[in-house]
Order: sequence, then structure tokens, then C-alpha cells
Amino acid sequence: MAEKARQVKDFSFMQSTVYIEDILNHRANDGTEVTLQGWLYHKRSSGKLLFLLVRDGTGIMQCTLFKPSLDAKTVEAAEGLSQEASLTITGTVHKDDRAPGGYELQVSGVTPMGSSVDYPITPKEHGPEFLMDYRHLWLRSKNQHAILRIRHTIIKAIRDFFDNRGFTLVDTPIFTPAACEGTSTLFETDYFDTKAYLTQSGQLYAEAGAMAFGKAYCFGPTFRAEKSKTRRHLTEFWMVEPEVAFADLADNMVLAEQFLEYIVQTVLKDRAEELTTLERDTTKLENVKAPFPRVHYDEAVKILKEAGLPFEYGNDFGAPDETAISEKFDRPVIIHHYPSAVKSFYMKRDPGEPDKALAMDILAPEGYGEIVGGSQREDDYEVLLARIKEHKLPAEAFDWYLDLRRYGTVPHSGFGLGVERTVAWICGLQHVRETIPFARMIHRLKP
RNA sequence: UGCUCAGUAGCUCAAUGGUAGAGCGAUCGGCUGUUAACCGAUAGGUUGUAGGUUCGAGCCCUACCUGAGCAGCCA
Repeated sequence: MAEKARQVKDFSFMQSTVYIEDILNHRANDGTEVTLQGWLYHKRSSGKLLFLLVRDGTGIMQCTLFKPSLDAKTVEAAEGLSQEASLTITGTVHKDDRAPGGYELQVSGVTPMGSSVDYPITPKEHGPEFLMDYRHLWLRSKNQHAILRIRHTIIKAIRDFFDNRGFTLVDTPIFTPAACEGTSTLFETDYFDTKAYLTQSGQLYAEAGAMAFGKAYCFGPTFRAEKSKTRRHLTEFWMVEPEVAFADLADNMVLAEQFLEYIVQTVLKDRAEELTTLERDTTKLENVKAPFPRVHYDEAVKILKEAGLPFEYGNDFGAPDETAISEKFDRPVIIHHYPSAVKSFYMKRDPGEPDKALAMDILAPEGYGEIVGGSQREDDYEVLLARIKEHKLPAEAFDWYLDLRRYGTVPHSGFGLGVERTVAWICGLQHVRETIPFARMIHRLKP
């Protein structure tokens, strides 16, 4: 703890202010006078006592005023504060078990800053639609703090994982000249009198990165214009896509399972408090350790048949199918060798099973569905060109992509992980809309 | 786009076809230890829109608007 305190001190840049987390983490001593700057979270009174709950983004501190021992002006200022009004408050730190967090501030002075009249979000219940309308204010509440801090940790874990393994970050473009996969509906924009589309995947560019750096990854927003209205879909979401030269499907699966294990174990270690706030049952997350079960498509179909689900061999799995399969396992499950017909043009087919692609998806437990999709890529120029034509894609748009096969082609593999679905799963949320600060959905472009 | 459901006070919700209500929030008052405090009072409504049935519609019917859940698409 002392080590941590020193570290924070060294990086401090706010000379005049103490943060609430400093007090709660015992970095400010009992009996010292401090000044906090923050917002009023809640107010309660009991006769001559006034309790102000002040938040500053790092924590919540109960501030206590005994009215008779303060001047009238200070009391008036404190009583005039409403929910989410901003303030500067000075007082003495006291350890008190009756205070939430074990510490409170015995107030000597209050200076109101910005007023807050009729703050829309009250401490009681609200519906999701109302809260999403006030998302810019909803971010101030406790559960949203927990979710977005976990998101922050997941994103940091993603970067650390690849950075520590010698991957190079290759940022891929958001404006693209054509569909990456040719399937999804894309957002179209006017680009100096020609059409450009918002990217639905950085993968093709990440492949160029892998041929340049051996191990590369891209990480950025992606866009899908499908009119999806489910708890698993956003029109704008973040995806990380590693791509590795000389890696085959088996290597790809090992990378993906180690990656997911690292993310989940990092969150369990660094965000235990936030998971408690969200009342997440962490026993199911503790299981997330490699190796994950590997299930061939044919086996997965057998599981569905045994479960009595109506499923036609050769189709891709629907959401209820994915749930049924994932329920059979206590950790994420890797499904591989999907029928080539239901997968993208760039996925290499297995020479031993020509109707199957060297593809793999990872299904998260507890019904959270597909969080990873990946494959070994087609590395043969002629085959890839034929596949582009089969899918009726404009070959001229892919000339640069074909160059990757023309000049020193190698076997290579990669996958994409959806950040919001991962956050929803780890946090145990019902809907991905809370996993990103400002969600974009078919009926939501604001705030 | 299809199926299902919903729309009543600022918010969350009640109200057999028969006088539109509660809790929270707001405002005022009370209480020296509150923990989503508690107690008392006050204000707050064109029941999503338009039409229809009926002596009478928040409730029944039709259309429309808005949104949600599920499906498809996918991460």
C-alpha cells in the first residue's frame, strides 16, 4: 500500500486537490484537513446534522455538517446544493464506521460552483430507454463507472497481450473502397464524388500488416448497417484483429484461447471491486483457462440433434443453437471446420475436407454467443481470385489484396474479437448498449 | 424486414367499461448519525396521435406514430 501511495504521489499533477480515492486508500491521514472538488451525489439531513455525499469520479465521500457549529453562510450554501451540483468542500478527515467507506469529512467550508436544477436521474429506478436518452449523465452513476472501468481494463489487457508478444499495431483505415467480406450491409458515404464505405473489418489490411511485420494487430471501431435490434448488436463497435504469418488454424486457436484467458484473468485480478458492484458471479469467469474445448462442426451438429433442436446440416448456427452448444461446457468453446459455403471468401478450405473452411468461432459461456471469429486465410492466388469471383465481388477492388498472394505468400491466420460482447459477458450484462460510453444502434444516434 | 409486447404525473408503475391513483423526485416543515433515511404537508395529468363502438373509453375496435424484446445478419 505504501508503495502504491508513493507511486500516486509521484504522478500527481493537481497541486491543490486531494482525491477521494486517496482518502479511502489511507493516503490521507486521519485528522488532516483536505479540500475536495466534486459533485453532490446525494444529500440527507437529520435535524441539525447534514450529510453530503460527494463524488469526484474516484469515489464517494460522506461529508458531515453539524449546523450549530458552522456559520450561517456555510450552512445555507450546503443546504442549497442539489443533486449533481459541483462544489469545493473543505474539512477534516475522520475515521468513522458509520460512514460508507469508513471515512468521512467533517466540513468546515463549502463553496458551490455550478448549480444543478432538476437533475433528471434520481436515486430510484429508471427504464433503459430513459437512461439511454440521458447517457451523458448516466455515466456518472456507480454501475456505469464499474462497467466502463472494466472496459478500460479489457482494452488495456488486449493491448498488453499483443504488445508483450511482439505484435505490431497496424491501424487500418475506416474509409474503405469496397466491402471487406461482401456480406454485411455497409454505411455509405460520399467521398469527393465517389463512394466510400465505413469499414466492417480491418482484417484484410491486417493481413498486409502480418506480411510486413510477421505478427500484427489492428484495433478500432467497425461499422455494420444491418437493422439489427437485439441485445448483442451495435451499429458501431470496437474490434481487435490479430493476424499472424505462418500460423495455421491450430496456432490460431491457441493464440485465441490464451488471449481470452489473459483478458478474463486480468479483469478478475484488477477489477474485483467493480465485479462485486455489478454482482457478477465470478466463479464462472475463474474457469476461463486454456485449453478450451475444441468442437468440430459435425460434433456441434450432433449436440444440437441430441438437444432436440431443429437444425439443418450445412447451415450456420443461430443464436439459440449457440446457447445450446455453449451450455455443454464450463468455459468458452471453440467450434471449427464450418461449412465453407456459410463462411467468407477469404477463408482457406481444408484440403482433407474440401467442403469445410479452416474457420473457428469461439462461443462465450452463459449464452453470450460468438465473441471471436477467425480462420486460416486462403493463401493461393488462383484459388483466392476464383473465390472472389464466386462471391461476385469486384475483383479490381481486391487487386492489392491479391498482391499479398502474388509476392511471397505464406500460410497465415487471424481472428477478430468484439470488445462490447466481451465486456457484456465479463460484466454479466443483459445488453451491449451499456458496454460502450455512447452506444450507436439503429434507433439511437444521440447523445 | 417479420413475429410478439408496450406507450397513464419529471421517473417507476396501478386503476372489472362507471369520480385518474401510489411510491420516488421537486417544494415547504420536523428530527444531533443519516446509509435509496424517516415523519407531515403542497404542487404536479389533453392517459402517444386520429377516428370509431357505447348512456359512458386509460380500458373495446381500426389506422398511424414511437420504442422494446426475439429472429435474421454478425463481433
